[in-house]
Amino acid sequence: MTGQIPDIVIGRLPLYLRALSHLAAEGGKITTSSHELGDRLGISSAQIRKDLSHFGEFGKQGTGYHIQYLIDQLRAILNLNAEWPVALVGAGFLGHALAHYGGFQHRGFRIAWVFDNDREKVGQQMGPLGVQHVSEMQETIRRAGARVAILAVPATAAQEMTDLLVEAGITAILTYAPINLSVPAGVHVQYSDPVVQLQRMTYYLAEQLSRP
Amino acid sequence: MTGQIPDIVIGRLPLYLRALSHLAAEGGKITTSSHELGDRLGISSAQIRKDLSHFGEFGKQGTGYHIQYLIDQLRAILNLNAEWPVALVGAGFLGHALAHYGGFQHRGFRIAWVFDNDREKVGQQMGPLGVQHVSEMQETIRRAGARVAILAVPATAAQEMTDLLVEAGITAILTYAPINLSVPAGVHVQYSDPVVQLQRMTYYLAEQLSRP
DNA sequence: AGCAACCAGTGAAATTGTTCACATATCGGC
DNA sequence: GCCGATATGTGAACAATTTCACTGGTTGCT
Repeated sequence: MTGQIPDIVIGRLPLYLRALSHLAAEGGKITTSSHELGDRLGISSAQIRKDLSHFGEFGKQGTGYHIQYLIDQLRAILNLNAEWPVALVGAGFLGHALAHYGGFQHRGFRIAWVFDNDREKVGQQMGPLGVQHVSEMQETIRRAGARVAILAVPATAAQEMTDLLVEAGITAILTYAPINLSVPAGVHVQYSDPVVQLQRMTYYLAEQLSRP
Repeated sequence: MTGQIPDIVIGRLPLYLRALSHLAAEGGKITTSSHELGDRLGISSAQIRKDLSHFGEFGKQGTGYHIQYLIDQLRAILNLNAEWPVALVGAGFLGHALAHYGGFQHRGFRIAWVFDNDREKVGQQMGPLGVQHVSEMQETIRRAGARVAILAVPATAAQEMTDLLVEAGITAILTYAPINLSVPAGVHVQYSDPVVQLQRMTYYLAEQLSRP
């Protein structure tokens, strides 16, 4: 049951959680099944059952899964019961988009600080937050004991900012910079490069290309 | 050599391409090795060699890979020699960030149109582009024969926009909406939900949570 | 020319991940 | 209370992916 759980399984749990939250929001139903969930996600029901079985027995034969109960369990597994304060690095267009994004709330995160190295931007208001200078970043992170950061800076600054973040105690980084970060063991990185994602699809778009 | 190439292999090619481009930009070297590439990417050298072997023999024993040649080959494999015009749907903060992002150039894409359903935003200038109303979207896409789109709209509008895009001929969608899209077979979707990505890391952040 | 250091490509082996299919439990209707 | 429909959890079978380890070609040095 427990043991060493594969990363790939962990990676699917947030998708299950998201689908369950939608089900809950739709109302109407109290329970769901691995089948229904699988249909929504394009994943086999067997896989969902097997994934969940790594963590315990959450369902009931004949009935399925109690939606709210499973949500609570997944949130506990993923350590989402408290709200993680997130340090956002970079106050450009992308930083703005992230700072104004309402989707963090109720899903375990809150942008707590925004840093930028441009003194022009310091003090600027971004949603509810004021932009701070990166020189204050490490001290702020250390004081708060923050663990999670989002990198929204140009590729040229990404590794340097990463080093500062890690040094200050950050152990989970979501980066939008189109570059591979080098981090010590124990620090987790998730990459989001829109171009890489687009390029993953063009292979399959063999036929006609385009007209200008 | 050829045959049916696994998606997971295709998914890594853009990473190889990106790393090679960085190597090329750094100058200094004409060739590289599977080992060097692997070190940079945190991937084993054997995997890189095996992945590339699906498409041909691009290296030379004792020497490694000619950087520019391999870049050219990968760009050809991924159909990146022409520039794909991309339809951006959603002119909010995220739409702005994408429209102003310089990273598409030289990597195979160009934001060619921006659509929004808010008449207030129509005509607004976003970088080099004017925002068009979604009512013009299908016609514009059809006329241009566009295949690629980026969805930067709220979750509530995502499925509806997807249906319009697919109907108009789009077959590759990168979406930032925190929702699973349902699309017909043959249409490719890449998902980017920052919250899901953060949640994939918090599992490993067991210890202390945070201070407000 | 000979040798040592490199390094790609690749079957085979090992590992990891997914699906199958079944035993077993629950529920609603009658 | 019984039956059929529904649905979980899970070993076992299967499939996919990664790594190993080796062959043989290349380079640069002496």
